[in-house]
Amino acid sequence: MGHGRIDLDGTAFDLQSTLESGQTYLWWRDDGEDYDSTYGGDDWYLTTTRATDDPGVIKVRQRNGALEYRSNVDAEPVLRRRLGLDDDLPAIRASVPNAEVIQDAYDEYWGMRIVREPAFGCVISFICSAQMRVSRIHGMQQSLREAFGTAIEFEGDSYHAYPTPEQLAVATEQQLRDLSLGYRAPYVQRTAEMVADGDDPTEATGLGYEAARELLTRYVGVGDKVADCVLLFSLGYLEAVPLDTWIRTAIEEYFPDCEQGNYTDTSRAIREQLGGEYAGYTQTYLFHYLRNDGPES
DNA sequence: CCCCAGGCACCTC
DNA sequence: GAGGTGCATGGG
Repeated sequence: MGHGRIDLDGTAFDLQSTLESGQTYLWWRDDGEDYDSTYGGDDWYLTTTRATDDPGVIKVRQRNGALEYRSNVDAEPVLRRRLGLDDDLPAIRASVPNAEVIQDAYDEYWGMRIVREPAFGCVISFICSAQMRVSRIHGMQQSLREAFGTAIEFEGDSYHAYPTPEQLAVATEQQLRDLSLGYRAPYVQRTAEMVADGDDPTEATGLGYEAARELLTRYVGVGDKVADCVLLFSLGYLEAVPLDTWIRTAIEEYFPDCEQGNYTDTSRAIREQLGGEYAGYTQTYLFHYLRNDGPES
């Protein structure tokens, strides 16, 4: 409770890369700046939690080799899980292939972790991600908070929790379209309704990887790619490799033999190519590196 | 004006 | 199962 400090003990950790690399849209920066602008270490990242009946607020920043946090809930275990603090990054890197582009990506953003975000918010935000830029996906989640989330006061400031399944299930398609969700509006509404009616996305946990992915695609607006994002960024399936436009371009350019003409077989091939067990880690380093440092930028 | 963005549902065959 | 099409919105 209250405020605290997690000593990183010299282990590699990069809060900005972890939270601004398009893995999660459930945090924001209290300087009001758009993501991708410089992070000096003085600004807090914020998120909300529903670990109890009342929503909580967590503020965290990285300074002087530690994570400082302030919260009205028991934040440390939540941060450890959500920020992947217990992942053995050197062991993970030891499992990846020696391709130059991969090593460059790890060098450039060393310390970035894979997040494990709350499943409902992860599902909804990646439904919103279809054919959409990172900054707008993030903006949509902020709009959903303000329109439908429970207001919270913390340390004299007012915030909105991410909406619950019940709160989004009663939204109308038109209300969601008015928030610029476009054709994703009915997907969000119908999936929220499914979850509110008891269809819990965390039920996939424990299944084999491909069975878990298949199970998640029962939600409206969730295909193979979004399901992989939920497995990787919420449910802890570090082998999941979401095949998005960026990674498909990378497959063409660097691993053309992995293109198999359909999602399942291409997924198996690239997963093997990227080291198997932790392939999703490498995918996320590649995604972040190519998007920020690729030939286009 | 164009093209594109962390795709998906739905329709054919 | 594979292949094509429509879909909202905003930024370059």
